[in-house]
Amino acid sequence: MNQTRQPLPLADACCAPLLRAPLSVGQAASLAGILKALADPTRLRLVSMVAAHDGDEACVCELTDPLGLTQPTISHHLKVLVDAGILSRDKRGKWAYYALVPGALDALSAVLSTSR
Amino acid sequence: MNQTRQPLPLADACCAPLLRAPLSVGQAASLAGILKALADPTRLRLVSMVAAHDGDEACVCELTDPLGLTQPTISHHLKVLVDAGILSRDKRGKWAYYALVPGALDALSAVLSTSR
DNA sequence: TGATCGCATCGACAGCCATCTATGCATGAG
DNA sequence: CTCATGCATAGATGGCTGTCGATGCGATCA
Repeated sequence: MNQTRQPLPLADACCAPLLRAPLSVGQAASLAGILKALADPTRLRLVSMVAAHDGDEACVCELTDPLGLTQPTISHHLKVLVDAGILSRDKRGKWAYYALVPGALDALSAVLSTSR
Repeated sequence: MNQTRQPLPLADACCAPLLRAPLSVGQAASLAGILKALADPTRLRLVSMVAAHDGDEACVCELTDPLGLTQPTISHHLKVLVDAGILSRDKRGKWAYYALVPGALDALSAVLSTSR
């Protein structure tokens, strides 16, 4: 739905002094974009299922049944997570394998932490 | 708009093994609720402005002008953040002072971290 | 080549949400 | 008591979003 999204929204929001000084408009928008991608129960479960899966990756067919949603809906959520830079997509043969982008969640965690 | 919200949504989602095992439906819903409260540029800026303010608290009148939104809109966003357990409200005289709930963002940060 | 499978995209629709104006409700000043 | 101030709430509205069924498209298999 939003095709003109920046490839790595976290790049602008990363290391923002969330609790030191007021966020700029751009920083707030970037950070909100990533948080919005995660702020959905289905997408959170998708992330945790991918992360906990053997080999740290999973194809769509393995994610559809446990969530009780249709395949197009799962594909939609996965696309949102990929666009936000949280998951990566690797198509091999007929299957599309999704995996966590290393460091993506850690960067988000660091931004929200008050102790550093 | 949602009056029947749990007082501390993070209590259920906290310490959830986001990256170890698939999230339960309840854990995902709780965590998504907190993330949804933060996943808005205006609310992110509000949080950072409150945290960076002298005394770590601020009243509504000090937050309205810099954001360029009307006072009812700011009050609405602040209510969302209070309901999510991120900010606290303390009414003293005619003014309502908002402050960060200690540890709220740190708990969220810990859930998202992959290193522990 | 034709059939099947895995997945993405499209179009539609209902529900949610951010924002506004208008209004109510305390509190403090005079 | 009366009025002004600071804030919350109510109601309305336009836009966004999660979900679906239908369909398209490449890869594999017979």
